[in-house]
Amino acid sequence: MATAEDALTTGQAARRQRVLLAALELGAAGGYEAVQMRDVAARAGVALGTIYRYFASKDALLAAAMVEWMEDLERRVGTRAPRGETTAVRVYDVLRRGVATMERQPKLAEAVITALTSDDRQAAAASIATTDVMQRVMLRAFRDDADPVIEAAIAKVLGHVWFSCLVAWSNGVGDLTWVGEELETASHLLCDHLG
Amino acid sequence: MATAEDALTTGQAARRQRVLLAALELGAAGGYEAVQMRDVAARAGVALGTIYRYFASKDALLAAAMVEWMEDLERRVGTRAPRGETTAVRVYDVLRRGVATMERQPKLAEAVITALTSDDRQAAAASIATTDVMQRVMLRAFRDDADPVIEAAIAKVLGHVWFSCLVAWSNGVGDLTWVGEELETASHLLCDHLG
DNA sequence: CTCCTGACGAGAACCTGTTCCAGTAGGTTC
DNA sequence: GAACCTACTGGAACAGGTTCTCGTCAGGAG
Repeated sequence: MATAEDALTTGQAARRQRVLLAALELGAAGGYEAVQMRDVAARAGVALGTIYRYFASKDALLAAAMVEWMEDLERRVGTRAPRGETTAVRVYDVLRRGVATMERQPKLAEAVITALTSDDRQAAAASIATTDVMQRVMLRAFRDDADPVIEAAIAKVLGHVWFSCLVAWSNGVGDLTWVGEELETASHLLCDHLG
Repeated sequence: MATAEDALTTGQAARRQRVLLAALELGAAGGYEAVQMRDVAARAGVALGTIYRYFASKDALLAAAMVEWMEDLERRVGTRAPRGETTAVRVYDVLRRGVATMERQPKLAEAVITALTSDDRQAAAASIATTDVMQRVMLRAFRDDADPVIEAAIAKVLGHVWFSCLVAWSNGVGDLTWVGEELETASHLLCDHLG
């Protein structure tokens, strides 16, 4: 990935970025189905076929957008330490911030989450990347003296709950408040005994 | 749903069942992409348009198949009580049996799980139905004297892990052994303190 | 028996993601 | 400057899910 990106000329990098931006704008405005490849091409000012030179599919395109978004989140969380007395509360604080990010752009969230659940290879890689980001972010909420193996396991389980809830929500099951409640319950179940 | 089903004539019920069976056969043979609506129609001996009289979409059709499958699983688990000394082991025993069901028909599993993650309304309902089944099945593995509120919360969290892992697997992340390991870790994290 | 209604069969048509092709522009090599 | 390579454009073509049209037939109402 990095080597391929290095090989892009300035013009190519700009073109790729325009495509990504166009997809984000259309997704933010109308969700997954509003991101139509012909529209993306027109808005980015490139030919339809050119998109497929940079992204293997519509899902890969949106998944790439998701990864950028998650990395933004990680940077923002990095600037403000998780708050709370107990580990459970701090972990939940981090997760809630993730949900709040989605809440600000619900249509876009629906679009990228839909893309993540496609069986595209690039999308699967993006799915792993987003999970990794969430786990790294969560680890910042644990106490320093806890067992790192247990911590990692808990973070993994919470990552599953996070993913499952968002997929359910993006498919019309429950709302973001429900997602928050599920995450809060799970945080307490898994972290309360850590103190 | 029930009232609509009651109104079906004998011939209609048979026609609906033939469609469902055709979808299951094609899915078992070649997975999601092999379930093509024109082929389903031909194999079921009905017109293409007729399928859409019974199912709102391809995803709704496969999701309906998933629900039938899960109910089968529930019946089978009902005939053999979960085994194991501790709650964690018994819960994991139940989950492993669910994974084993998928393992026997991996292509079909991939097909129905893909359908569950679509944003179709009927598919969302089916997604809730399958989650409900898993939770009912898991509750049989708990001790009678535990707090039912805690039990339900644990079952809900494990349901999320179950769903998240299967979606990841059907999209090419990890294999079913990995799914089993994730579920085992989660079972212990959540149930060990129950004894 | 005749008429009517509603479901079905057959197939065309439509939509959107994806692929393919011919032509072109911009940089590279000789 | 001429040949050449590569990426890009514009647009046609293809694939599969979904919708639509129309003719037909079965079963109930009068």
